[in-house]
Amino acid sequence: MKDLLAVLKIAVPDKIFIKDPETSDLGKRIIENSIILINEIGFEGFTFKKLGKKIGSNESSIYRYFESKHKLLQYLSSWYWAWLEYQLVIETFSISNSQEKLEKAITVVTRIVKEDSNYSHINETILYKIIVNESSKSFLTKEVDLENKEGYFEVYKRLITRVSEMIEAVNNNYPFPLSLASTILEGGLHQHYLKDHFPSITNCKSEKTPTEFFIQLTNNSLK
Amino acid sequence: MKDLLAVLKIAVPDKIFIKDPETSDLGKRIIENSIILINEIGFEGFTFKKLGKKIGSNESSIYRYFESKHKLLQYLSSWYWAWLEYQLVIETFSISNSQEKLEKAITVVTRIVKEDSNYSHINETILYKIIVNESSKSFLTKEVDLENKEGYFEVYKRLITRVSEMIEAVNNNYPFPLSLASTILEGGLHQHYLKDHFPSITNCKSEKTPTEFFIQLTNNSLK
DNA sequence: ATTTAACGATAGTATTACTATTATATTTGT
DNA sequence: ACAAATATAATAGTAATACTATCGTTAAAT
Repeated sequence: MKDLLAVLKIAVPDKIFIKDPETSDLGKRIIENSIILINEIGFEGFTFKKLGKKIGSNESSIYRYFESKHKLLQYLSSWYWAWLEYQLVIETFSISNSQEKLEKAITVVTRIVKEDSNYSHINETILYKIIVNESSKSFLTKEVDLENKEGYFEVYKRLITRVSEMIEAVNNNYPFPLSLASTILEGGLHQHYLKDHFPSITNCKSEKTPTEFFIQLTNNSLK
Repeated sequence: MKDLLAVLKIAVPDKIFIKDPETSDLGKRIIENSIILINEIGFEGFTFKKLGKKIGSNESSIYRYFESKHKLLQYLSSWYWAWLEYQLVIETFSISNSQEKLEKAITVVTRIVKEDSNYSHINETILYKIIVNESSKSFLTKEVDLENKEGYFEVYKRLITRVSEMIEAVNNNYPFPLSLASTILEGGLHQHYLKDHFPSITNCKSEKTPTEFFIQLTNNSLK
């Protein structure tokens, strides 16, 4: 089932980039290595100049693909959410029991990504770390509303809508399916962040996962 | 009861600043106007040069108070959390019923700040907006662990611990009091952000508040 | 009256976040 | 096979950012 990705392409809204990085070797190297570099030095420290040096290419060449490093982060985020949506769909597809289906969905969106699927130049395990640490910055800007209108966040919104629909399938009288879905998604990332950096304000650790926490929270709210 | 703040001072960890802005007129103008300016142009667009111009002072003078704009944001965040902790304490102090107390606590930490208490140069209503839009950036950096060791986030952690204790008072068998408390706090901010910028992925609007959502979520989880 | 602290003004630096131009290499269409 | 189009590299340049350092003036404290 996973091999579907050999035939499908993760679709990122095309207004995010100037030139589709999937269409050239340089483009792929930009994506592959930006993930590695952002993870190493953080988004604030990351520059196109440093990336150029890392991939033995020129700063100006990277600008042909992305207008700014902010757009590149949005590309990476969208790519990740699309990839996660794909995981969500294939892993829940065959489950007919709606309760079970929802639990699987929560598992998929709140778990750690620890294995790289190896189907492309993108290392999902490292990308996942970037999502935990940096993805909020892709929408917490003065340009959100404009960028939202341009469709930059479509993938993210569709993913949340999907989870929300699974919540409704379990209990269609529940008044906050969208809020619960968005809380599970962002909250999942946040709990993982706390586990790594602020262990004194979370109960999550390696054995007691955010997944457990959010499944319990959801089940109690829907019954 | 609110007048306590005339006598008490909001305490921000002193490693965050070089010189305490509360100790001078210039310092107070820095704080007062940085809040206004960050709200206007966003944290990314904000610079000490622009702030200097706004307050009719010199860039280099601002550097005598804060090492960087990042530290200034951490100061504002800590100040806000301390102020919120104060609100939390006074508004829940006299409630003896633990269930009722917790609901009040959730109300305090997830509601909009729409009135400025006017006791100081700090406009809490505008500061609250900055917290919604920018506060995540104060800890989502490569320096978190170092800064955490230095005590920069003590106020934030104490606030969450307090809410967590109120959760435990209602049900001390609940396995995730800290995670629930941190989810309520960050989730509250996030739902307000969604309401303003991504209404299609939240059920919250002006009449149907994040407070309602989180109270329901909590009650269902603890019973 | 003198030391000390605070502030403003000016200057300077390395880096960032780009844009523009040109030359060269590679791919593609005919 | 050749011309045309496209992609990339190299270089240069710019305005702004994020600071640091120095110095003179003013105001406050001893």
